[in-house]
Amino acid sequence: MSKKKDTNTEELILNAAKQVFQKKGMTGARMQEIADEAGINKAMLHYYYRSKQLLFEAVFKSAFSLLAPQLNKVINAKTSLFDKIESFTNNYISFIITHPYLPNFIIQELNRNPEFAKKLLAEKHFPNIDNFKVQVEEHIANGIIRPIKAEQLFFNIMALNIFPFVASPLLKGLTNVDDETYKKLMLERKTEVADFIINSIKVIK
Amino acid sequence: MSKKKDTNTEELILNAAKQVFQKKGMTGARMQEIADEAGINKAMLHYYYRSKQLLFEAVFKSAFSLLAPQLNKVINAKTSLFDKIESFTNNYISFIITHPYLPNFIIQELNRNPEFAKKLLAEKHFPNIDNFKVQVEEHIANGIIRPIKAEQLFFNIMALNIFPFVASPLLKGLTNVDDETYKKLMLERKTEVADFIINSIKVIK
DNA sequence: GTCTATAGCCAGATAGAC
DNA sequence: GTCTATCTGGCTATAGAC
Repeated sequence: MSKKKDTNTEELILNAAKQVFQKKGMTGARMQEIADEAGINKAMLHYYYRSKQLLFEAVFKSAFSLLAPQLNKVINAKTSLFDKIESFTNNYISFIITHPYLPNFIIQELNRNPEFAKKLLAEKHFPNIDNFKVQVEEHIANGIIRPIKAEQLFFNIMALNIFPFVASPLLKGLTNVDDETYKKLMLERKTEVADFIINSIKVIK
Repeated sequence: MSKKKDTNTEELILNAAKQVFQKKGMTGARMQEIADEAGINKAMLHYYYRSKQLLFEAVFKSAFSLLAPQLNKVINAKTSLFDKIESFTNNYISFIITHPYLPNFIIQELNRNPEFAKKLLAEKHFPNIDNFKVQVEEHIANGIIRPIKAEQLFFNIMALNIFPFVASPLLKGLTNVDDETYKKLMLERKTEVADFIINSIKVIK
């Protein structure tokens, strides 16, 4: 059989587009730069994806469907609350280290077009946090954790995990640490963040 | 004496530019839109600020010097650690509600140009976190808080305060809350966040 | 399917009248 | 200082050869 090309052109373009869009954003990206990154001609981008807008949407959806299952782990896993927090924190930080531009890209583009955000999050029939909410309330009722609104706890989990990757230039500057040290601190957060959260909410028997 | 114009043209332009740049970013903003927002002609922008780049820098520096003293409060206040966390959280969230686009703008543009970030944070002789570090270490030595790296605690404080404003479209979508409810949740965070942090680090006597 | 060449448009910047 | 008109370059998109 013929050796299947491991990168057909369409995929080649999409990967190049990811690189450029995620670094520069929709408005900052240039079709020429994507073509150069892919090592092909600019006309091909339009041949395969029709327009910059459609290529961007393909990239965004691809990025989002990579992130979604990660976030889903917090919301709808069947495990206990503490396990969930620990495994999410550990997994998510590993994940993000291999996709450093991703969370900032998603957040930025959702801010640029909040209507798009609403549409996307609705059509993806994204898991709502009802299950998580029930679980939190049970833990409170059983005296396992102190009273806290599920939404606030959810925001806190997201914030502690995601923010240091989104705001790395700011945090590096403020704490005056170099890239190498910063990376080490991020690795430490795999356990640090879960400890921080659990220490905050756990009731001492 | 003559009634001083409460808005001279230069200032008028700067304010319009803030609006547009903070919403659209450097690459998304259009000089025409800034002119329209200011109610004047496009040529005036160049007359006063020479180029889009220079106008942008004026806006960025203005925004940053508004944010800087806020952040400074965490780092170099003379108060006790717990007071510092409580007052920062309360003040910062009030501040950000009146400048909703500001943190995202700063973070986005620092990501777009990390070299600029380094330069800015250096030249502003920004307070380093040494004082904060000493304070945290003293609290640990005195058994007031559990062991934690000052950098990690600092990241956590920043994350919990800033992230929900930067990622509001995402968090609104995931938790399925409307704008009104979200705003209420943000107001609650004025005390919620400080409690969350202090609960996590405080040693129970 | 892939390329080169170019159309067509739009945005930043400037010239020059007032 | 403020305006209108215009230049210039760059970017998306397409036409058309191969």
